Amino acid sequence: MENERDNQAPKKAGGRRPGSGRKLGTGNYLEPTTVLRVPVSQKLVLIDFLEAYAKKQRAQSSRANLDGIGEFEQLPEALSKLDISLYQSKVAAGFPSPADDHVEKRLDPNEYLIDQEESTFFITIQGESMLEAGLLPGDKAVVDKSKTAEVGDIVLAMVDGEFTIKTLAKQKDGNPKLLPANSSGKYTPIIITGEMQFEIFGVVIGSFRRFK
Amino acid sequence: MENERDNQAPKKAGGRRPGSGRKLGTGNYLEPTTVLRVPVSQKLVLIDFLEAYAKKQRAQSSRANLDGIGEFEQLPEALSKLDISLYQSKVAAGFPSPADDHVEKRLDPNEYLIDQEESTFFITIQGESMLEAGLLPGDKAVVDKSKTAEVGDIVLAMVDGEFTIKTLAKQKDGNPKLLPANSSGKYTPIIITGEMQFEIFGVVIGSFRRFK
DNA sequence: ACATTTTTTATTGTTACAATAATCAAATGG
DNA sequence: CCATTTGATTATTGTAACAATAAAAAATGT
Repeated sequence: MENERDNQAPKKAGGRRPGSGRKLGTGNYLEPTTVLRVPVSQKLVLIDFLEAYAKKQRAQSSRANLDGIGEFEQLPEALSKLDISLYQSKVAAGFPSPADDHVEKRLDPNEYLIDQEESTFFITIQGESMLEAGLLPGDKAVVDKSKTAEVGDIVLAMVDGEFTIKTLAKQKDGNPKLLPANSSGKYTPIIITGEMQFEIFGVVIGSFRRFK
Repeated sequence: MENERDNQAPKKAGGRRPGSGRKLGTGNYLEPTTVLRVPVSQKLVLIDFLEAYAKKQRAQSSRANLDGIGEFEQLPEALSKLDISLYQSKVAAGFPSPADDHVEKRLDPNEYLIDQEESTFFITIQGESMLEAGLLPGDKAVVDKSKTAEVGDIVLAMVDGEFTIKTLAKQKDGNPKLLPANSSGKYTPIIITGEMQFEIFGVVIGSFRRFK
């Protein structure tokens, strides 16, 4: 091994490599790390937060490196399946980033709100008649035409040519009535009689809104 | 070493003490800990969180004030696309039949509710403190961590280790306060003082729920 | 009986380490 | 001469280990 020059050149690459080696700031966070002692119950919470933080850092840096470069990224599939991980935490123990027990479910608002896409549509709430059911003006009500309405359901009904959203109830005589959810007295129940045109168009199975 | 009785008693206290020693769960968090590697820039943030967590654990009994928070739900990956008819006519007053030539928009709840996936997660509302803002128990609040909170926004904040959802307001002295949206008097504003640990984690930009 | 000392064990911040990953230089091969 | 492979080198990263401290109970002293 000592006389490396007596015969043919070595078959293997060798020698010093000054200046080589992994570069600083090439880790997950693009910055140095340190260790921290944490309660075990919060470890996964914190890991989740750190993952989100790392993702954000990397996204920012890649955006910064983007200038001048054309994109060549390719979207996987046009209509991708919704796959939102949902981390459930029990109580208020948690972090900005979720995941307490790391009991992991997947929640997709679309899936959560919609059972059958083909029979579902949305309606923007206008009045305050269902205020106490949590339907405020501007809310989008999710209406499913395929659902069978039962007493107590919030339904989209047409009464004498007018659409309304109310809670379905029954009169003593068996005819339906439509109840507002507003105790102010400004809205009165709609009593359906035989002469009235009445049709239930669908059941309000959910709602959503934007605050900001 | 077995015959501890053979000669004179030792001058110093000695001998085995079975059952002695510090008890388990007597640390800051009342639970075991582990080490975690974190980016240095987040160390103080995490320490702040851990202090609040420890404080909360130690004061385990007192406040059941965490009304407003249920579980965290996060949505990391790709969101599904959806296009469903939105009838934006008025519901309470004369609504065109869905079979009509209705004005119709295509609306995707996911797109409507979420601006930035990577900074958004969901929380299940628990108390009734935000009832009059239309947030009922069981509703999913859409929280965006990347939004800057302004006075009047509904925010997810941590106060002394407890998460809460309230409306952000300001005191005369400039310090923040958190207002419930419930006039019943059961919920009182949270006045933030200098000694309190306070952090805003995100802005509630929307909500959604299922009725059925 | 009460206070003090001793022993024991958990906590806790930090350091150390080993396995991995990233990166460049040299070697190799066409 | 250029592209690819190999090897060396250094950062990253999860975990183990350590030492100093804290807490709790037994043993001892007064």
